[in-house]
Amino acid sequence: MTGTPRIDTAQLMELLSVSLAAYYGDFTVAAASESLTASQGKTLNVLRRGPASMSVLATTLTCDASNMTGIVDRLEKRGLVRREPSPSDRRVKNVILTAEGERVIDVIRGKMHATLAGLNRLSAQERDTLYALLERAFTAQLAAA
Amino acid sequence: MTGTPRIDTAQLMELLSVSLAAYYGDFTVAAASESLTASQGKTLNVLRRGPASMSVLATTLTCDASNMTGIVDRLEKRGLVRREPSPSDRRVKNVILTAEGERVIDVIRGKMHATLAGLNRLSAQERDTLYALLERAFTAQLAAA
DNA sequence: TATTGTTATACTCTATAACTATA
DNA sequence: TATAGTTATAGAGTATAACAATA
Repeated sequence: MTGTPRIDTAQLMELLSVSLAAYYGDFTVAAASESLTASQGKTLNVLRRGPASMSVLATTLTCDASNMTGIVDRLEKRGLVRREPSPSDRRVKNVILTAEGERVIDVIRGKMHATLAGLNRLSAQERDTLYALLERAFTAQLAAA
Repeated sequence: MTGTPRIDTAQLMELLSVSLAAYYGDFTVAAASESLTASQGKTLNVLRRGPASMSVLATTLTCDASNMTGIVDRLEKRGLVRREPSPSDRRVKNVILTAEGERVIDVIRGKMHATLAGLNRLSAQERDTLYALLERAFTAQLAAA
């Protein structure tokens, strides 16, 4: 097996940026169809994995903590999340997805037609391979832990 | 080779969102180090591939055409891009990267340390495989053309 | 003293609608 | 008539700095 041309890191990063743009565009359109901004949608998507404090949310979304106040305010006003003071540290507020928030983010994910179609273009074995490679490349924390 | 567990589309999409968030965060921090917003950086990155009209830029960045005016205005004011009327259609304005703009986007890409380190964690053959899989999954246009 | 979250502020991003110039 | 780009406007995202409550 020597049929594949050698791809350097720059080329791969370039394709990564194109893939990200496609994924992000798909997500943005899907979120807009539920009257959510991309940042609001991303916040719900992070909270699918479980509750998170304001500062953890800010770190995950790569934005300043002060931004999260407004984003979570709007999501809370629509009943998609709720704030809950942490029992162990009264400074901390944990943000939790409501049942309605869970429903909405599942709808959005289901509307990512282009991405879903793209992934289904791969065989089951290819999806396994892609999963393993992404995990190796993008989750350095696991290696360090 | 049956050692890899079967990954379903939802799991893969989940890891994809984590991976792309990592890439996007890396890019956002690198762009900020050059005093550029993520949108301004993305615009420069698209223009690396060659000139593009305002409407093509808007489509690529998944935003309304009216947004591009302000983004390109600010980039032009900093001398990173310039507008040039299309010879074939006088309504169209092509946006072109200046030498300084090319320098800045190259600096930003070089500062994406986490992403570069992650990709270099893979072997050359693994990078080829990742490239091929991403291309299949995210560039449906090629298959349609 | 340091940290979590909020508020105030200024700038940028974003979509919608209305407009001009060109096709 | 339709399309490319701009302008005006209002709401949302963003970082910085200053603040209150808690650790």
